[in-house]
Amino acid sequence: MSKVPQSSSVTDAPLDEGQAGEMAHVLAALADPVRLRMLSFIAARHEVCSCDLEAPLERSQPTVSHHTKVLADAGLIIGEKRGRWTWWRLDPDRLAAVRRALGG
Amino acid sequence: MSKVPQSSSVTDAPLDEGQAGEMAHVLAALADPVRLRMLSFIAARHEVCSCDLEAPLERSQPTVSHHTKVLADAGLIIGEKRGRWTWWRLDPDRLAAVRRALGG
DNA sequence: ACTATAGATCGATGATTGTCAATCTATAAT
DNA sequence: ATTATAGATTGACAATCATCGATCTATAGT
Repeated sequence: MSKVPQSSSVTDAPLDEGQAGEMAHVLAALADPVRLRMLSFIAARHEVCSCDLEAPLERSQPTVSHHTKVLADAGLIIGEKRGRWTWWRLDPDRLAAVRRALGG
Repeated sequence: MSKVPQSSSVTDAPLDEGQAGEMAHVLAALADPVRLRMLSFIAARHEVCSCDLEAPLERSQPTVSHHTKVLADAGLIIGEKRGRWTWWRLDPDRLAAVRRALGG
């Protein structure tokens, strides 16, 4: 039998530092109210450009850009540049993976 | 029909600031490698006292106490004092609620 | 009473983080 | 070419946080 990379869950077994570090990284991206709302806005429609996020989030353009970067680095959203705009969409698989990592 | 308090998920609909704040609070408790390992240790056995966490986590007693408090304040673990020891156990419902809040 | 132990709390410190103004880059429109 | 716009980057600042030594509280054992 070949070894399959086993993504571990918190309730499964004691986590080692590597697993805990990776999980903490994604969870940290989620652990901010502005980013959670941002994520929910992006999930609501199928694509959202950065410029449409400033008003509902009541944050400046650099702050919005900062938060999209954090979510994208965590793999939770995917950005595509088209013309002057960057369009963001959710990566549902990534969110599902986080859910799984939280046991269940 | 009576209104049932609807705990919202990120992928459901745009979150308001209140919902996002609550979710961020619990997620922040999870977004730390030491606390994630702590949680996995507690989940592994059914009850763990604080003193048994210092060695595997390689952290001082005050640091361990700090982290147990953060997890307890977030409702993820429940502590019970018996004699000189505080025994910690997982609250599985709370963790399930977080999973649900992450869409699903 | 005295000693030892579990753990909470306080205070300090270094690191990380959310925020914005200013600037820079790139694309589109005239 | 010039102008306007989307958004990334930089730098600065205040706030939050993880960590630990020292101290305090409470319980158990002798």
